[in-house]
Amino acid sequence: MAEPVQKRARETRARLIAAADALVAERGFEALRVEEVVLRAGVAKGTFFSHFRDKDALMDQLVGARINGILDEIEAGEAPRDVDEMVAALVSLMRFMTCERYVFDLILRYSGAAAVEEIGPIARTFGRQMDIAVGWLHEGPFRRDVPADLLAEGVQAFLVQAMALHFCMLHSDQAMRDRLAVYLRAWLMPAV
Amino acid sequence: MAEPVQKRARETRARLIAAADALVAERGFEALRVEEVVLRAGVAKGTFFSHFRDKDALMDQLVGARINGILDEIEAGEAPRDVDEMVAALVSLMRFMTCERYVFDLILRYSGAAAVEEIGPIARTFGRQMDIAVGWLHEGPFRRDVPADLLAEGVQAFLVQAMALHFCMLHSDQAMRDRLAVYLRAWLMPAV
DNA sequence: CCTTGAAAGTGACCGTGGTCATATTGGGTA
DNA sequence: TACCCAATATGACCACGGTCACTTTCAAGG
Repeated sequence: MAEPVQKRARETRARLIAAADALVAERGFEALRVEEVVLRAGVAKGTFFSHFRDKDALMDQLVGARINGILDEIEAGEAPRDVDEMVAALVSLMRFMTCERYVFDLILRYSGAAAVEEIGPIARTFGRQMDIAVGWLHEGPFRRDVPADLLAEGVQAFLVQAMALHFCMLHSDQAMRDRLAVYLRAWLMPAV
Repeated sequence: MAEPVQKRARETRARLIAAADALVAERGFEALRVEEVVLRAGVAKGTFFSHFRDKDALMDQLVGARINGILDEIEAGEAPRDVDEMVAALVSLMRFMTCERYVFDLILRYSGAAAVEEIGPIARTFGRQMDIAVGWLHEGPFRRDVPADLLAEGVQAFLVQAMALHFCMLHSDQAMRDRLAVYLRAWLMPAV
């Protein structure tokens, strides 16, 4: 489960991930079957489970890697200077996280150290999100009556809320964007 | 699936729910097995699935009923006049929703019309929550620069956030309470 | 009553995730 | 080179949710 020691095992693990990646590209996350992964990777089913605790653990890797890619891009851009820019910066993240209902549920389930004892890739991306947001909040023209990391937690909460609602009603990207903008304006720039 | 028409079917459905309730009382939600439910109810497996779309649909009923019971009590109490009272009013709700990781995940999955086309019991309880919160926010000494229903959505978002974090770290009821209090103070009474 | 069609119920069967006793392989040691 | 044991791999097997072609029961109309 922990990074294997022998070369053979590292290669097997890499083959499993490559096979899974290809299958996801073809048919999406939800349709992924362990049986197909091992078939394509050319290993037995038991081997899969000596590399990953369960199917979700593989998903954690795959999805975590994608989110990290998106966060890389977000970090490469410059810090948003108002709510609209912040929303714009977060759109790509929201889009991926809501690409499939299955993916969104998985992310929620793994966003905390929650279900797993050792913190996984997805949970780590939530830590990264926090750090990035804290940086933004220090620089920009946002409320200061409350610590930046509390504000960042709120941004995360509203991000989740906006995505969750996205699945309920008629969902367009624009609607999700607008909803997040309303939330963040009220959260980050109260005008009491 | 919709309320059955013949008496026999209504009784069967009631027996299934009663059996499930008993099993949940004995061993919790996560440990519930469809096979055991039908065994105890004295019906065949197929019968279960002609009464409930799937196992989760039954869970939706059971959990929704519990939440409604809690909301009844909350509504019976009087409206909180500050953040601390509001948190206190919400504690019982949070406690049930976090009684099992499985339950929390289920609730998140069903909190929107999300996975199901017709809106279910759990989703309806979220509507009720909103209504109750809006009532509170109109009466109490909370910020007015933003509509009450937006504030209520925020309360819900922070409620979820507090519960989610509850599963990550060392979780005591007190910690969850305190976290929610911090969120709601910043959300409902900004001092810019 | 009897007939008849729809509602309700049945259980053998299937798909898929996950386990485990056993076999194979790799690299360190004598 | 021969030996050994830990790491790795195997696949038959199990658990459990869910399906479906078929049977049984109900009640309305003749």
